[in-house]
Amino acid sequence: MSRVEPDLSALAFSRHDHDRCTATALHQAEAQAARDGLRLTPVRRRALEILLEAHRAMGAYEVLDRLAAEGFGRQPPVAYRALDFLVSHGLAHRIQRLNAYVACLHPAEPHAPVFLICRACEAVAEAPGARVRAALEAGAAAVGFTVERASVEAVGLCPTCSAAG
Amino acid sequence: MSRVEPDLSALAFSRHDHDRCTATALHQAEAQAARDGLRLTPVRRRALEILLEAHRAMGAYEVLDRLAAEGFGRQPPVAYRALDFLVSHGLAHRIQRLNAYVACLHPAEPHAPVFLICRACEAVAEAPGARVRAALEAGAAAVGFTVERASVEAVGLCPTCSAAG
DNA sequence: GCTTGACTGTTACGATATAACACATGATAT
DNA sequence: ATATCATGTGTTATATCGTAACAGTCAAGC
Repeated sequence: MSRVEPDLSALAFSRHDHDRCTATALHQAEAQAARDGLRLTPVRRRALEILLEAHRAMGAYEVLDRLAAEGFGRQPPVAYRALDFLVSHGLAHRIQRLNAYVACLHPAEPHAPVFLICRACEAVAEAPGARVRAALEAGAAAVGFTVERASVEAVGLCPTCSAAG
Repeated sequence: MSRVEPDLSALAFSRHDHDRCTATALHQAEAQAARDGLRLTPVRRRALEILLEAHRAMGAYEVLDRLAAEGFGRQPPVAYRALDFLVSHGLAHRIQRLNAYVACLHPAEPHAPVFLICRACEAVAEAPGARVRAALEAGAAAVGFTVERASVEAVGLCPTCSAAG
């Protein structure tokens, strides 16, 4: 059994080299684009960078403001299209609960995202979801339902905020 | 170990006596209201009935239209407040993915809802979620995260639509 | 009867998202 | 080389979803 789902789960909750994880994710995105013939155009790339730098979930309009400030279009579709592109290619994820988007920190790995959302500091971490998925699919299969996509989102307290009281 | 989570999961996907399951759920809601001192007022009760009769996820504005047609207020807060009441007391659930609400068919049972959403017929079923929750909490605990609330929503094909091709 | 608190209704607005169309650009076919 | 086409970017306009703030109602308890 290969290590398909490395434990990067606590990343958003722990101290780490921000610039480095951003650079790595961007590098992986570029590699994937080159490999799959995706067009990581300026807006799309910049949108991904914005999400990576923020390192948290951002609303579409928030991303749009940043893009507009840098000379890109200032109308909603500009942001929504870039974000949709990123999401549809696994470079970012949509957090349903927050109507927001987060960059994926390990797009190269196949993974079934499970999100842990801290209600205090708003950090969003991606936890290993293989087991949750397995349980979900088993339950669905039992009633004849075929799962195509799933979103698993938990709201609670991250270690830091939990310790802070 | 008592049977805390009976298999009502396939209910929305299978033929059954609609009127009867609606009446049962409504009866349970009333019992709960009486027991806990909740005020199941006319708007709230009617909103619940509307969701029960529809037996699918409905948007707040859709519920509002029905309420307004029956003489209740026609402004958004009317529907949102009734729905918030139902959700906060476990009589209905919010489906994040659809920005919509479904009546809970077994409010009396303690349960951790897992939703199966058919992309073809839009039916929404509540599946047993105990195992999924256990896996989710275990994964979260491993990184020091405390889960308070979670939403698990799967999009796919229900048995009927799956069979239909 | 008066106060109080919960509920319902309103107006007004904010936040999120998409449809539809114009234009640019680069690849492909002629 | 140029016509065609697909893809992407930008726009305007509008749809959809959700909430803040305040006025009126009404029943419970003093």
